[in-house]
Amino acid sequence: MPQLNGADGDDLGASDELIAFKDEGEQEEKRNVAAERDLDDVKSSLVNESETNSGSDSEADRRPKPNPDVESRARQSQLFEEALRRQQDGGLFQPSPYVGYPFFMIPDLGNLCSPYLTNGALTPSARPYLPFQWPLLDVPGRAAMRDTATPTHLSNSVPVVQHPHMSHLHPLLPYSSLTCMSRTPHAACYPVSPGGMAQIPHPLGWLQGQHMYPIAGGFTPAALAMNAGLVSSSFSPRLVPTPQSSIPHPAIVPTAVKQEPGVSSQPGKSAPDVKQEKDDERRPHIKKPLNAFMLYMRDERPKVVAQCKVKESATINQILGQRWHSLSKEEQAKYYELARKERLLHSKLYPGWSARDNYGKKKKRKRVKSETQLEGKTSVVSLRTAGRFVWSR
DNA sequence: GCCCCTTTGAAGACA
DNA sequence: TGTCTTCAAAGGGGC
Repeated sequence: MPQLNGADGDDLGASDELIAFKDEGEQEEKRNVAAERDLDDVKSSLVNESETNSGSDSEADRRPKPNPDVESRARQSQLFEEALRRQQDGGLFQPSPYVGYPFFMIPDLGNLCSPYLTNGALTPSARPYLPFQWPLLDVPGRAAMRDTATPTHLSNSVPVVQHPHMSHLHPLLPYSSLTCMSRTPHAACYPVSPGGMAQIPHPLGWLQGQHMYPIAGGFTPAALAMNAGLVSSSFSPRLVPTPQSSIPHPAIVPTAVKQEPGVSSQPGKSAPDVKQEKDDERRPHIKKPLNAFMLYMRDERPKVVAQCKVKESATINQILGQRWHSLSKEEQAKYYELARKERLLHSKLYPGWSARDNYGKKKKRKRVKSETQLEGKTSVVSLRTAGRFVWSR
C-alpha cells in the first residue's frame, strides 16, 4: 500500500501526499509492518489473516465492526474455493476448462431458470448444487446489516439507500457475484442462442450482469453447462456455438466508434484498413478482473453518492480513495482476497488472456495529461511511483 | 458522441 | 530490476 512509503524515512512523494490517515497509531503500525515485509508479504499476510480469522467467532468479535456485505462475500469466496477444490479433486463433476465457474453447478436449465420456488425458497433439486444459496435466506437481515454497519465516517443523518445492484439478491453467485452483478435493475434476460431460451428470469439475471465475464469460445453458459454434463441435453438450447455478437453482455464491451463510410481519417491507411481497425476496437473483449480497490468502489460508491450528494465520479473516487486508506487492514484484506479470487476465476475462464489484449481498447490517454498531473497539486504519477518504489523492495 | 477526470491495483512494456 | 503505461468502474462535464 502506497501509504507505507515512509517506512524508511525517505520522503519520496511526501510533498504531494494527499492521503488522509485515520490516526497516527494506525500509521505507525503500518510503518512497522512495512519495515519488515515487502508488499507481497503484507498482502499475503492480510489474506491469510482474513482466511484464518474467518472461522473464529472470537476473532471476529475482536475485529472492528466489519461490513457484513463484504464479510458475506468473503465467505462466499471461501465456499466457492472449497467447491472448486472438491471438483478438482475428482468430485461430482468432470473437469472442464470452466470447472471453476459456479454456473455449471446448476443441474438443469429448468431449475436453472428459476431454482427458487415462488416464495423465494430453493427447489429441493436445486439445493445440492447451490452451495452459495444461503445469502438469499437472510436478504432482509443482510441488507439491514449492511446499511447500518456503514463505516464510521458515514453520518447517521444521511439516509442510506439500498444498493441499486441488489447484489445480495443473487444467491447463485459465489465470489464471482462481486463482479457479475448488474448495477441496474434491468430485466433478467440472456439470449442464449437464436431460437433458444430467450428469457431467463432471475436468478440468471446475473448472466447479463455488469462484470460478468463472457464465455470463451463463443459458447453460451447454458451450452457449456450442457457440455459439461450438468444440464439435461433434452433442454433447448443445444450445444451450439453462439456468435459472440449475439451475446449482448456488458462485460463484452463494444466500443462505439463513429464510422465515416469509405473515408479514412488516418493518413497512410486505406479506408478498409481503418474500418478493420475500428471493427477491432468495436469487437467485444474480455475485461480485466477488478482489483481490490475497484471492488471496494463498487460496494461503496452508492453510499458516497447518497451521503455526499455528489454525482461526479471523479469526486466520488477521490472520496473513496481516502476512505480506502482509512480502512483497517482487515477490511482491506477482504477486498484483496476477493480480488485475488477474481483473478483466479478470470485466469481459469481465460487461460490465454492477457491484459495486453485490451491495450488500445480504450483510447490512449494523452501524454499531456501525465505531465499535467506531475505539475499539478496531486502529482499522481510521482506519488504512485514513490509508493511502488518502497513497496517493491 | 467521444473523451477527460479521478482513484488504486495489477500486469505488461520498456530501459 | 525499476519505472512507466494501460486498463478496470463510474457518470458528470466539456468540447
